[in-house]
This record gives sequence, structure tokens and C-alpha cells, in this order.
Amino acid sequence: MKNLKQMAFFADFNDEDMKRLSLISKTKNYYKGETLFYEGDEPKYLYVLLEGFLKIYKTDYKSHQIFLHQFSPITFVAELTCFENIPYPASSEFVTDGKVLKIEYQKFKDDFMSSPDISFKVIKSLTGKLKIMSQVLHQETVLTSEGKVAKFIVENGELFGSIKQVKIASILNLTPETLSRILSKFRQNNFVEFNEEYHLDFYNQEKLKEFYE
Amino acid sequence: MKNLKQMAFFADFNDEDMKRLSLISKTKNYYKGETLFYEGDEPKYLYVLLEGFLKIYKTDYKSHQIFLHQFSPITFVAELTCFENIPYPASSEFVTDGKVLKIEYQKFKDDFMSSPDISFKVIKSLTGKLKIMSQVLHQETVLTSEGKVAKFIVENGELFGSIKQVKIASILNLTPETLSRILSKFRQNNFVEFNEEYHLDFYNQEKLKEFYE
DNA sequence: CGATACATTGAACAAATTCAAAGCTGGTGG
DNA sequence: CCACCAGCTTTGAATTTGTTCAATGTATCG
Repeated sequence: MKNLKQMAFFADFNDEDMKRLSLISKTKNYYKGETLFYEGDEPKYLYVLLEGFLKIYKTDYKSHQIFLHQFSPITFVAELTCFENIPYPASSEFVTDGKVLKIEYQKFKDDFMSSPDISFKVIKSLTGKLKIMSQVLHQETVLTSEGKVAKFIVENGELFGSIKQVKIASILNLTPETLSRILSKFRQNNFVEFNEEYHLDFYNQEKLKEFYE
Repeated sequence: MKNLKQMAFFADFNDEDMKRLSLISKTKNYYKGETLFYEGDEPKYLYVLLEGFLKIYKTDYKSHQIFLHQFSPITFVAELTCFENIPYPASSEFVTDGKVLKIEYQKFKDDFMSSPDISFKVIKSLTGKLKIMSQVLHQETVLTSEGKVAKFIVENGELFGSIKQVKIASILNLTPETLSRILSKFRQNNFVEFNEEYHLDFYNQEKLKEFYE
């Protein structure tokens, strides 16, 4: 359990606190590809992602995944559903092998939530989630496909070459075809340059920003 | 200031608390149509909507409004931006005349946030916002236009006749034309029936749900 | 009555997806 | 070492979904 202390949230727990926490929780390991919960499920535990990467997505009427976010350890996952006792609003799948702390929420609430420190950190965790959702909403409602790609280049350009375009397309909720067409358009207009390893050599930040600002 | 007590948040404030609050805040009146803040602005105060209805929206690249939510009193508005010190992620406009409590956030945080009661209620307010955003995101990313309309009929059918279709269209982020076409399609398939006053007389919930579940 | 806003309908248009086909590339096994 | 295969990328054409533009119809309210 000692790695919990890495989490900002539990950083100032003392040994006594950690012991109490361990009494109301247990860890579970998952393999890459396994699902932690599905959209619509009822929450049973308060989850803390301890190891591995967890993808959050929705499924549309065509059974296509809509990518929302990828969580890195260590963080609470979907705590909203516990606090509000509502079904999960999205599904989650391990992108790598991983480990999760499953906390009995009601006991956690009774035992820990009265502490101002904890409360404040729960607030921080929730505002973090709100920020993420706000960004996703912005991306999916106000940006065009070109805007999404332009923003991704400016903010995550280094990922070109290290991850495949199909992956980037799925992060941006675009088809690989659309991404390819937009990139070749950007290339033709000299907004970007790629080297032979698909790495981004250059981008015209000013021109690209016009697509999303 | 006594109406603050109507807000669940301040319900159990005593007179002393209220006095302290009044020292770090002031109220301001707004007319219908006025803007409280624009997307991108830096937050200056923690706002509490005391009276009136406040519309939250984003603006897309075509300068079209994307409707997100309409707040009713009494509630915090955009508290996230204070907690995280980030720009407003959306704009807001009064739909009616209204009144707002402007609280100096830093002092509120210092004076009040240490109380577990307050913290817990801030958490509730944040989870409420997360739920709203989750619904908006669902509506805008996974539902089709038909799905949006079907869901609106089932969940808000009584509003037909009392508000105009243009208004419904803007709530659903559809054009009036699209809404009209979908409604006439639903009428033709006998999924819904309207009377001569545009009131919803009947809907086939089962059929309609197929569009959004 | 007439003006103004709202609703409906059709046709053209736009953005992105889907489907299909053809290159490319990198890794594996013979 | 090379050939081949599976997965990725690119490109074109068709399709889909919803918007835009334009015209017409319908209410409502001074």
C-alpha cells in the first residue's frame, strides 16, 4: 500500500490513516484490455487507479467509441458516481496492465470525508475532472476537425512519429482518413513539415492557431 | 441578504456567518440580456446567482451559440474557475432580470472553506456541475438529432406549446428547420401527436426511446 | 388589416464518414 | 536475405447528416 502515498491525495496520511484505509479497501489487478466498468453500470466502489493507464470512452449509436480521456496513476476514477450515486456516464478500459484500489465508499465517506484536508483534496479532484470535461466538451462541440488537428499539433506535436496516426485519430475522435486528409492539406500549405520518420519537424503556430482560436 | 438562506448551501449559516459573508461580498443587479462573463475572461469573483435565470453557452467558429445550460437561483455559478483560477470556459447571459452575489473568493476560501459543512456542500455543487456537463456531453456527442428530440419529448414534453419551437431548437442545438423536419417525421410515424395548440397530446415512449437508448 | 415573427418545405451545400482500392512499411518465417 | 503478410496510410468516390438559403404558409397581436 505504500505507493498510495505518492498520490497527492494521500500524501499526508499518517500510518494510522493508512491502516484505517486498508481496512475498508482492497487492491485488484487487471490485464490490458480489461474493462473496469461500463457506461450505465451502478458504482460499487470508489476506485483509485494505482498502476497502468485507463481509457475512458463513450459508445455512440453506431457502436463507435468516443474517446474522452486517459487517466494516469495515481488518481481517483469516476468518484462522481459514488458521490451522487448515479450510473457510470462512460466506460473504462485498461490500455496497459494495471492495478486499482477499491474502497468501500460509504465507509470512506463516514471515516474520512469529515476531514477538511480530505475534503479540500476531493474538491481538487473534482475540479480536475471538471476541467477535463470542459476541454472534451470544447473539443467535441466548438472545434472543427481541422481545429482539433491544429490544436493537437501545437500542444502534442512531439507525439507524431512516436504513436501511429490511427491512434491520434482515435484520440481526436476522427477517422484515420479524415486525419490523413487534414495533415496532407496542412503539409501542402506548409503549415507543418514531417520528416521521413513521420516526426513533426516544423509547424507554423500562428497559422495553426487560426483554426482553433 | 436573508434570501441566501434559501440556498441549501447557506441554509445552516447562523447570523454571525451571514454577517461575515456580507463583509466579503456585495450584490449586483442585472437586466435581461446582460452578460455576466464571457468565455475566456479571468474570474474576479465567486458568483452566486440569487435571482433570475442565467444562460450558459459557448460560441463556435461560425459565431453560433451552443447552449449548455440554464441556471435557476439559488446556485453557485462557474465556481470551478475560482477554485482553479482558469478563464471562464463558457459565456453567460441573463435570460431575465437577475441578481448576483459577488464574493471575494480568496477571503471566502480563507474564512469559510475550512468548515467541513461548507466543504461538503462545495463538493455537492461541483458534482452537480459534473452531472450537468456529463449530460451535455452525452447529448452533443452520442445522440443524433433525432435522439435529442426524442429524449426531449419524453423528458420535457410538457414544454411543447408553452415555449416556441425556435427556443426548443436552440436548447437542443439544432436549427428550427431540423427540429421541424424531425417532428413531422415523428408525427407521420405516429410516434407523437400534437393538438392544434402545438401541445403534445401523446407520445409513444417505447418507440422514441429507441432513438436514444 | 397588416406587420412581424414563427413554422414548414424544398433544394443546394458542407463537413465528415464510409466504402473501396491501392501504396507502403516493418517484422517474421522460410 | 528476401518474400510476404498484416496493419497502416493515402486517395477517390459515394453517402450521410444536418445546415443554409430561399420561398411559402400560418399565427398572432397591435
